[in-house]
Amino acid sequence: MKAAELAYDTIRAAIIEGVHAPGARITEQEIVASAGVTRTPVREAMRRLAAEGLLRFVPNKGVYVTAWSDQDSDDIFELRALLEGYGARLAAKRANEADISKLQELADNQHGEAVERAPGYMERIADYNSKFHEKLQHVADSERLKATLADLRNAPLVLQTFRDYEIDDLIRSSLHHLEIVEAIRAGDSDWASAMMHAHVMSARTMFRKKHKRPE
Amino acid sequence: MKAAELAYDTIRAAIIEGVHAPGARITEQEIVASAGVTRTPVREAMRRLAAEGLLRFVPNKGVYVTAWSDQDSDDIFELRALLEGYGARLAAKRANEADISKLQELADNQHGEAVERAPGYMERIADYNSKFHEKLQHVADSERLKATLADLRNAPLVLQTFRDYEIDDLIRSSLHHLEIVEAIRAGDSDWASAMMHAHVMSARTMFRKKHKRPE
DNA sequence: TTCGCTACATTTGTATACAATTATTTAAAT
DNA sequence: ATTTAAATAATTGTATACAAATGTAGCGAA
Repeated sequence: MKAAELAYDTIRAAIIEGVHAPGARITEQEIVASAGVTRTPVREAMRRLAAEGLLRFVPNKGVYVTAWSDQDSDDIFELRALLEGYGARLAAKRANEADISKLQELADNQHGEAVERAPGYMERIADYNSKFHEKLQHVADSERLKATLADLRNAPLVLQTFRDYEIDDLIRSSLHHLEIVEAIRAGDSDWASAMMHAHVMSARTMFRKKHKRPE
Repeated sequence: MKAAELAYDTIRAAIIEGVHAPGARITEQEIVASAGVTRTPVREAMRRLAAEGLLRFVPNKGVYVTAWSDQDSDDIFELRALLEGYGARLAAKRANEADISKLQELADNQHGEAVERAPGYMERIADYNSKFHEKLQHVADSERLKATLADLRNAPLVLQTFRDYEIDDLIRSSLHHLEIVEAIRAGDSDWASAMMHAHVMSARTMFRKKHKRPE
């Protein structure tokens, strides 16, 4: 693998795992030591991560792990609701039979996992969930939308996890997916859009339950 | 100025001015020669520009100026309409008297310039226009929204110009701004949002008139 | 001619060395 | 003891040198 990619993965993983707390400074040397590459590729990786919003460059001082405020995470959910809703609208207009079958399959599987909860179900649910949203964006067929949403989902990656979801939340979430498929099958773009919007807003509340900072 | 910034400005300006055609390859050496810095800061600048979407890295091959398809630009306008509409909605909810006065002033000035067309009016209109949208985002008070919109406006910078607008379009555009201020003053967030949405969609059509590739 | 191969040149990717800036420590003076 | 200042260390920013990969030109064989 290229040294720059290795550095990128190393830093990213460290941030996600919480090795570097939000707001903390990361020196190039640390990464050089832990990734086993020199400073040049480390700096390139840091530039990329800064562009993605995970790091912040301060001239002549260093890079810091971005700290997210409650308002930031609220904003992100609002925007995702808006954009994913738009994506669902496009998908409802453009989906063909094969697309719908695939979405149905993903939603069915996710729902099944949420109900049965066989060992390791969390990972599988997270996987089905990602695939569902990705497939939807694929059907929506807007590269820009995909890129913009990627930025939004990428940003608070530290937090993006299903682990904290309650069982009821998981089931509800999978029911949303099933209903979105229904709306798309019906070709009802308003329904699809509204349902997706609600789906993301509901996720915001689940997120808040666990992550809100006490004041 | 820092060498990396100088390289950044140099490349960016060259792209905007059309020195490098979309899809064309840019070698690091060219920039080294034209900016008078070494390759290291040039590469950093290129990483930033790639993150902003103006350049594309191809491993072991080089960087290429991003080429925008018609669908890309359509998508960008759709997303901007959605997001700026949302921003206007927030602004209508959050604006205070001072905010409204400032917006009114900007819209008035822009309209005046569009009607009178004294020498150099194009630059001033472009300036008022930018300031209006920026102020609106400031009032909306969502950092994430601002950042996301910045990405979208930044992307097709090559094209972002008022030069090709017809006189009627310029006047209509300034009327939109005036109406948006009215909606905000009335505290009518639906009106503000819808008007802004229409404003951006109208801009899309003006853009199409000039930039659509013939098929 | 045309195809394919080798050798060379160009370019990207990485490492190291040096300069400039910022942080820290130490020591002296009040 | 506290504060200030100089010296020192650590870190970022830039330049240069080297390695790896890619593209190209030229040559020869079918």
